[in-house]
Amino acid sequence: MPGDELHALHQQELRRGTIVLACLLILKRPNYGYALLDRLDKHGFTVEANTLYPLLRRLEKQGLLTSDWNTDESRPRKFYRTSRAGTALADALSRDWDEMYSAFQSLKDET
Amino acid sequence: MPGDELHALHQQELRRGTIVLACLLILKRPNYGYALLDRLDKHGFTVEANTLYPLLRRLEKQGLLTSDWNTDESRPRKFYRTSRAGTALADALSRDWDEMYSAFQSLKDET
DNA sequence: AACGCTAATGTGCGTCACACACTATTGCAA
DNA sequence: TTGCAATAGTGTGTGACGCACATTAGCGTT
Repeated sequence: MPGDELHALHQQELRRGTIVLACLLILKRPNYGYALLDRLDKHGFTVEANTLYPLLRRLEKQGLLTSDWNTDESRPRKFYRTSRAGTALADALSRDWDEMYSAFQSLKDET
Repeated sequence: MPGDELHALHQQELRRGTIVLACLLILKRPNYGYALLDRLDKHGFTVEANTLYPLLRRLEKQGLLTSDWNTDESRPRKFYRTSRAGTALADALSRDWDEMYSAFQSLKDET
């Protein structure tokens, strides 16, 4: 397997789970899927649409997001918002992330 | 699903891939699996043995690690060491990690 | 000498997130 | 009125990880 493919593979594994946390953080302000794609991309979390939509439905099923169809405007859009449980989880995961960050620091310092 | 289970689930996803990077960094100095478990644990990367061993063999098959059986001492141990390709990948993944870190910073600053 | 404990490595199965390829509908602009 | 972009969804495969289990060998205790 060429080196670039290998990197892509492991990079994907490394980013795993971060999209969930990013969504929970961003969706403290309600937004709909397609616009969320842009927001994520702007912050460096590039995701495919076909990855994001199932993810949003998963999070809703887990009670971390709530959703409402906005039918006021011409084009109907499904707005998601981080629930209270979602906010709690986002806080917990942020702490976990920070711990991993220190863990890597302690590894690099050890060279 | 209770909140604790949910947290455990997402936490696992978030940590995914970090073990690989941690191993590549630690194994710049050769070491064997069982001792590596300790080193990882001390740095905050707690892993099950039955997770680590297949991982090491995967990384070896991908050419990121090399291995030698040490039969000098009474108990035979398989020593792993990060290869040149492994070092290169570790550097690349470290950069990826730092980018994700900044990405999260820019998210939190935006509240 | 028999027993059990720990060191040390390994395997098989299930689960879950994510990528990839695809479908479906609707509003707006050329 | 044709066509593109916005918006949402599905189905299938793959790969990492956890869990439970298996295996061998040296060490200490009784």
